[in-house]
This record gives sequence, structure tokens and C-alpha cells, in this order.
Amino acid sequence: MRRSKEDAARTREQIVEAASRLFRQKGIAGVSVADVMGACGLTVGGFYKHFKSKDALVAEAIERASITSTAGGPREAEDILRAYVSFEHAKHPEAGCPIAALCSDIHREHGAPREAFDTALERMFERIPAPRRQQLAMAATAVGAVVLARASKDPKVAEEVLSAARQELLEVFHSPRHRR
Amino acid sequence: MRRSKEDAARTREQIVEAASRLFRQKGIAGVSVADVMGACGLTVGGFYKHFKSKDALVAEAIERASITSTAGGPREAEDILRAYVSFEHAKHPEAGCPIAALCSDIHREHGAPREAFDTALERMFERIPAPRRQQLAMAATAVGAVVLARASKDPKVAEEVLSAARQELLEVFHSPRHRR
DNA sequence: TGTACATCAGTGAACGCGCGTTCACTGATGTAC
DNA sequence: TGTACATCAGTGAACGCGCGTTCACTGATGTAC
Repeated sequence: MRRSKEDAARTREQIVEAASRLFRQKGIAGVSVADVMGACGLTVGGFYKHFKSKDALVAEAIERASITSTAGGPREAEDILRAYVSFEHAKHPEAGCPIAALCSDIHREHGAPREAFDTALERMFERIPAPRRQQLAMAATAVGAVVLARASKDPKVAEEVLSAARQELLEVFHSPRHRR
Repeated sequence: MRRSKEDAARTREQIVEAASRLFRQKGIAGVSVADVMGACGLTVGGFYKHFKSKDALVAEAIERASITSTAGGPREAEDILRAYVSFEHAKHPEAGCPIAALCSDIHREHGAPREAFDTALERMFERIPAPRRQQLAMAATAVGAVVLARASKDPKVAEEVLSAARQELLEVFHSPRHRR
């Protein structure tokens, strides 16, 4: 039956929120529209009252994740870096960076999800207080470390990779080569 | 109808080869058993005369890619690095590093594919002539750069990321911090 | 070396299943009078 | 303010489709005599 405008808006928010967590956790192809709706206590059919297609939701979920995953975290560049390249982050993709979580899913996508990802990528670069060249190199190291840590079965190797990348990044930050 | 032992062995090789290229290009979930067999000019049914399951093929395909993707390339560490963190590599996942191609697919897999990937990962680390800590950090940067280059829609950004990572890696290689 | 038979690589249709999307329906909400 | 009606959020079944896997079948290959 029909719901009030406020209820409907709240439902829509819930769907984006759930999708944003589920996609990061299980990948885009690994989560069905029914999974997302189920996580909100709803049934599949209602989905299309809120979104044109699964792709439209994917795009919104990426954008949402790209904004909220950095909110409430540390403010200082070094602390952000330490939090990003951490075991905690590697262990919890559903609450973490959508770029690290979806980077190899995304290059098979087209249209809106692709563009949302590109925007998220630029947003990430901008958050690193360094000249462009180092923004890019540091982003590569940070994302690579998290992705490899997640990929390796052995948590000891995961921690090793993260710690190595963390050290490397902090050295770059402190080296005379690094100019703000 | 039945084929000679030699023909059958050749077919098996063909399947692994085709799978190894297709999985790297389109992801594990993006390639069906029928796709692989079709690429070899065969029909689906015959697949199970050669492999227990799709997963068994995935594991073999990863192992194969991990060995062949480095064969025939440059021998010198710096040249290997330059070839790895290149636009050419980013543009051709099907012939490149299976780790960069499948890193975010893999952490949803279990069993044999997972183990094959772990082995490939260790193989990659070992190929970098540096102390363990730097092997890991450099691998993270290299993989991260290729993955981000592939993820970004704009080829200019892709080239920027690769070039930044390449420079960073070469500096680490040449810095006094780097000890063989 | 020749013959009879078992083996098995490859075919093509079928299986159950889960997917994204559509649809007729329900009934509370919102609106026009 | 009260009433009649249109709207539309959410339901649950159905759609066509592609998937991994199974299966009865075919006929050349390999083997036992």
C-alpha cells in the first residue's frame, strides 16, 4: 500500500545505504536487487518505484560510499593514511573505500556506475595533501596495499603488505621530495 | 567422437590458455564455461571430460597466467618494472598479470582458485630483487597503479597514475634505502 | 597382423537455479471539490 | 472540515535469460586376443 512521502524517502535512503555496504562487501555482481531489498526488509518489486535500474542504484551507492566512507574519520593527513592502509580497513570493505572495494569490478561497467567511480577517484586524489604526481603515486600504493591485503588468504601476509606500504608512504610524506 | 590422446591433451591446453586470457579480460564471473569452450571451437558438454568444475579451471588458469605472463618479457628488474607499470600492460589485461586483473574478484572465491592466487602472489613478491619489506610495498604500488589506470575512464588520468607510480618506484630502487 | 570390443573426447539438449525486470494488484496517502 | 477519487509505495508472482552441470548418445581410438 502507499506510504507517506517521508516514509518513501526514508526507504530510498535505506536502499542506497544497504546497497553501498553490500556492493563493497560482495561486489556488484555478487549482490542482487533482491538481496538489497531483503536487507531493508522489503520485497523485490518495489525497487523500481525508487530506481530506474540496478545500474542506477550502483552509481548512487558508489557516490554515497565515496562521501560517507571518509566522514567521521581522522582529519590529519597522516592519520587518514594510517587508517586507510590498516588491517581494520582491509577487514571491513563494507564500511571502507569504494575504490579499493570495487576497482576491478568497475572496469567491466559502463555508463553511470563508471562515471560515479571516476568522480570518486578524483575525490580521493584531492584528499591527499601533496602535489598531483605524489597524490597519484600514493593513492596507487594505498589502494594496492588494501587490495593485496584483502586478496591474500594469510592474515600475516596481509598485515605485512599493509605495514610495508604504510612505512613507505610515511617516508615519502616526510622526505624532502615531498612538497606541499 | 573419441580423439587421440595427443589431440585431447592439446584441447586441454587450449582450454586453459583461452580461460586464462578470458578471465583476465572479463573477470571470473564475466566468463562462462560455454564462452571458454566456444573460444576453442568446442561445445559446453565436453568441458567436464577435462575439468571437475569451473573452479578447477579457474585455479589452473590463474596458475598458468602467473607463469606465462612473465615469460618472454624483460630480464632486468628495472625493465620488468617499467613494463609492468605501463599503459601497454594496463590496456591488455588478457596478456598481463593475473594479480592485477583478478585481485578484487579473488577475495570472493574459495578453495583452489584462492590458493592458486596466493601462490601467484608469492611468486610476484619473489621476482622483485629487494628486501621483503620493499618487495611488498613495491608490489602494492605497481598493482595499485595498474588497477587504478584500468579503473579510470580517462586514458590521460591512467597514464598520469602509471607515470607517477613508475617514477616513485624507480626512485625507491635508486635510493640509498634500497639494499639488495 | 587382423578382428572384436571397451573406452572416452566431444555433441547438443536438458536440468534446476538465480538473475534483472515487469506486472496486476492492494490500500493508505494526498488532493480536488 | 468532509468526502470522493487519483496516486503510488510496496507485494508477490511471473517473464525471459544465461548460468554451471548432467546426460544419453556418437564414433574414432586404443587394447586384448
